[in-house]
Amino acid sequence: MFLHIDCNSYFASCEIATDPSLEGRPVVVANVNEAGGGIVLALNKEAKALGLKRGNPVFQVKRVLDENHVAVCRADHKKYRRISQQLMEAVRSQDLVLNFVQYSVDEFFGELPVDDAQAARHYIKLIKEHIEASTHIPVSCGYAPTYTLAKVATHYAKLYEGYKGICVMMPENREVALRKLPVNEVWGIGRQLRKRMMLLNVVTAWDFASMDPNRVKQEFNTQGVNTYRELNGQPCITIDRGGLQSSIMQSRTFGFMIDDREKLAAEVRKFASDCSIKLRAQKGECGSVSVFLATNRHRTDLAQYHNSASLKLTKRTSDSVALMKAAEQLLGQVYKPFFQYKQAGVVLADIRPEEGHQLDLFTVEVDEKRRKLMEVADRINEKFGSGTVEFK
DNA sequence: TCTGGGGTCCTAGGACCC
DNA sequence: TCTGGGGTCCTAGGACCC
Repeated sequence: MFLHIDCNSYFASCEIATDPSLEGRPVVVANVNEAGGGIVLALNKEAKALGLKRGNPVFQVKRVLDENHVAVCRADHKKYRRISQQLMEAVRSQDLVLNFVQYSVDEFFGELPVDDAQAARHYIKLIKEHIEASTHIPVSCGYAPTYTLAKVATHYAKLYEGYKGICVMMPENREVALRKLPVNEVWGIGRQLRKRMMLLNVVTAWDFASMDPNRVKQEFNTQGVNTYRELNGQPCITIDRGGLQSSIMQSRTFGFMIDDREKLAAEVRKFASDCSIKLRAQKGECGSVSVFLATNRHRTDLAQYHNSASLKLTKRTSDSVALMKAAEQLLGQVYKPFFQYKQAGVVLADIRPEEGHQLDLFTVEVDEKRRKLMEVADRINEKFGSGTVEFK
């Protein structure tokens, strides 16, 4: 049996946890850029009650926000990562959950050493209370025979007030739970699969779970088949968060439009620099760099263009300056004058753990000096705030 | 005026090899 | 006219997630 822990309205809960004066008020969290644009990323239940939705562009709902004195918080992703770290530690310190892993900034999976519902409910209640006492973040918990079913259970934990945030789904409750669940609410079934399901007359999660297995293999790919098996109580999804990330990205939608190559180059260099800081923080080196550019797709009156280019490095690195140079060179490949650019980004990929290079003496010495330089810069930025030392 | 920013995994198809 | 049969590796792009 697997435990799933999901934080409620996570970003909004983090803002309330760090500023108690927000308690009881409608709160939304939005990514706001310098032009005041942005979209709603998270809302507490008071904000949801006003009809606001995740994904609403802020400018479109400005009136509702103003008239109801909604607190609009600017997203602070560093804070959210820090709090999720605290939550992890809180759970680990309690020593009740086995194989505890983080799935996303606000979701976790684990196992409990019990198989009867009563005991499970008891332990989960302890865990939930401990999390809420130590982080002030409310959570919902699901317990079921697979990860996918545990997420279904969490869905019901949130749906029914009476469950008080905890839903234990034993194998005998599975059918009832899946019969009431629209198939597109299942983890792994998105818009495209939903369309396919409709053609097959599959409406509920139970319709899917009770399909003929051979038919499922014909109709769906590996991931679809895995979801089908998980819904039938056969665990086959693993969450491998042991190693390094396989890619690191930094991108931005500008509040304005840029057509000037030099301004874009400055942005792209900054992205590359920020990516390399993240890369060194996880003691990795990357083997490829990509840069992408796009115009504003919402402006149908303007000429559209988007493109990307990537470069395979001859030697893996995490050196800010080398990666900034590579990114700038790639920008030269994708940049076309006269377009109004709205978005740009840098992706580092092919990431491996850093290791000593077996090269000639001279190169080793230069590498070592560079490595120390990066290390010092990272330490200074950690101590005095990011951006204290920058590479240009 | 203003429309996010990250990630993962899988597949199809091309290049290349024998 | 007709034009092997396998492999492997790589990459771009799709689909999905939060």
